Amino acid sequence: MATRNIKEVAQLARVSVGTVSNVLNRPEIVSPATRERVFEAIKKLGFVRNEVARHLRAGRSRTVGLVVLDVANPFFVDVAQGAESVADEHDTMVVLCNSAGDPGRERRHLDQLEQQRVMGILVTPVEMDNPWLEELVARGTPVVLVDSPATGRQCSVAVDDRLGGQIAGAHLIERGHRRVAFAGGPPSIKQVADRHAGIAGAVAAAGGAVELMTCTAPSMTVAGGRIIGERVAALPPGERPTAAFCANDMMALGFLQAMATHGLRVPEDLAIIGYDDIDFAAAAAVPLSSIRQPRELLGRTAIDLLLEEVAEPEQHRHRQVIFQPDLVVRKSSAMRRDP
Amino acid sequence: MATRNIKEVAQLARVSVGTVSNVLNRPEIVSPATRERVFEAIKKLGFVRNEVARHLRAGRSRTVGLVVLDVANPFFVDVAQGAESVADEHDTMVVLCNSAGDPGRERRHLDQLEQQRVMGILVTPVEMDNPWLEELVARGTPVVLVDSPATGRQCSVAVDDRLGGQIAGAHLIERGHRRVAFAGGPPSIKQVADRHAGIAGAVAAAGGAVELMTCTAPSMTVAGGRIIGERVAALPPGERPTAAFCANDMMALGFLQAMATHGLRVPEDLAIIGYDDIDFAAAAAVPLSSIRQPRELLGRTAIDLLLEEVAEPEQHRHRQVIFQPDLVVRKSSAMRRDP
DNA sequence: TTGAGGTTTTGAGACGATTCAAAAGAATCT
DNA sequence: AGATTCTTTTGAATCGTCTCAAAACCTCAA
Repeated sequence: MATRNIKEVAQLARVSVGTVSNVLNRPEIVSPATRERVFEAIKKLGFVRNEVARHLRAGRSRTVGLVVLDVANPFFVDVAQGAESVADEHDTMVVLCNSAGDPGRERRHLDQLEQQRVMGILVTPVEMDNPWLEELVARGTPVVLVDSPATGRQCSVAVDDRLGGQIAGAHLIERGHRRVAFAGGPPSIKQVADRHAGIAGAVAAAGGAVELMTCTAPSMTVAGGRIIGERVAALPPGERPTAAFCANDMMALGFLQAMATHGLRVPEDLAIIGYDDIDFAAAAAVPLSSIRQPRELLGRTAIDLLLEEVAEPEQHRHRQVIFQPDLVVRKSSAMRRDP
Repeated sequence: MATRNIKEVAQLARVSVGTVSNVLNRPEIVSPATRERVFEAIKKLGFVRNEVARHLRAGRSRTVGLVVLDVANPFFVDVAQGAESVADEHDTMVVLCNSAGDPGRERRHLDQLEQQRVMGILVTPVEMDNPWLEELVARGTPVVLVDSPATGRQCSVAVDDRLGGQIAGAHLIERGHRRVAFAGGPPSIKQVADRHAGIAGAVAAAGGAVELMTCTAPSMTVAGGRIIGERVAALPPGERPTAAFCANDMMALGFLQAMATHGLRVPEDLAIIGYDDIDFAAAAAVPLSSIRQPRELLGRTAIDLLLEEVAEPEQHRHRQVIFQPDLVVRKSSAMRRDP
């Protein structure tokens, strides 16, 4: 592994290391002849800048960490792509980490990123009020919470999940459903809690006419949705909800699969609405209604806030940006039901 | 940003920096009393190891780069998860980069990773015979090609795409199809070329009885599949293929959507088979037949090879691992057709 | 020829952690 | 007490790059 360094380049070009560094960083202050000589030496040796040493010297890196709840969920991939597109413009690298909903993994990733002295971290926290995050921030790593409102000690971007849940609930009730299921993940996850609170609010607003059944799976995945779907399908028709609001589209897809394996028709026997409006929702066996979030925009805004904080740490004021969700009605909940 | 360093810890604990380093790396050689004192100082100061400095000193990092063709394609996410699970066990970090099929982006990512002096790179190359990769390897960064066979200058893991194409073709022909379309991406992509060669072989083996129509989209995405689907749907029924083999499941989903918008039934009017067998394939509007690849295994094997090379660079012999694809038949191609 | 003013180039410190030969300290034995 | 061995601790050197004050070099004018 013959990695050349600046010194070897300097030797070959018969200049000092300082000059090589100048050629690399401020070529305009170096005389053309010298510059040329240095470039030649670089090419001949196959010299590649050592970003690690630069970073050590500079004290800060051009890398941002993004820790998401589930890389297998296209929602987060889209958020990541949004973040990356902005990062690209600021020649900054985004490293994507997957906590997979596990606080242990999340913490290991955060530790690792802090040790790498990344410029900042965007994170979709597994749990609310994570003291680790507070300490991380206190020690000096800027953090932006994604898809989760902050406490004021950092910036955040989020979508109003409560409103989203409410819209979903109102939609189902409006279509005539009177027994509705909520299929969620661990209630310790903020998104789950809020979306549940939203639909609960809509149900309450209906004044006792509507019944809400809350189901919880260990993870917000296709498998999790399938498990809940099985449970719901097993109920006698008279007790079974006529509609389900799933905490995300992955779960909705699993739920839909469970309906299919039990011979229940969607939306005739049971309507489904998901959350996130990932691209696959529209392509599902029964096209899924969903609550749409501005996915890329979340990522873009998050990194914007981070870059802003990094650029001017002094006069930076933490902000909480909140977007509004939209209802997208497709076949899975399109039918009107006579109670 | 008050980041503490080892010196401050040493001062507070009244020991030398060497001792602090020992406490961190070989605690057993430090006397319990001193060790305790140092730990206390670390906690009190909120000291966090600077991985950048460690790395500079050590000369090698504990990070592996993974450059994939398309993060939005769950196939690559699964490959990444496979790689990460192995990396985790070797406390190594995987940074995921997306070339999005763009050679420029790919090169920028490779440059960046080389500058970071990563331990090695796993890459699904955009183009075959990339001279950049050769140089990268020559300069000393170990590279493992993923989903693309190597020339011998590096390791590789791949699935026999030609065989996969052949299996898909044979399956469609066996079901009675005589006019078959191939929906692919840029033929410069190895996977596309091989899968096409595979089905072309199957068609040739049928001895002139079967006709193959080859369509190419600019990208192997849902949108790409949709475009080709539109084109196919627009053909008069007599000329229209009765089956399509899509170069991956994303394209197959797009193709399927196009059929739906044109009122063509799948599989009655047109059968579809995809490639990769991503989880969403089974959940599609019409469950998709597909050629399954061992996704996680690809990732796991790739990083195994890399770690092996890094551990023993001297006696390492490059290897090309090739897996076999499987046919998974679902509704989208299940029907038998009378020619 | 000397000096002023401008342009290039130089090279000695950082940056933070690790290593390792050598020094210091403790413990054991004669 | 002195010699010997074993255990701890020390601190200077190192990794590769950047910065910046100082040195070196030019050009032009007096």
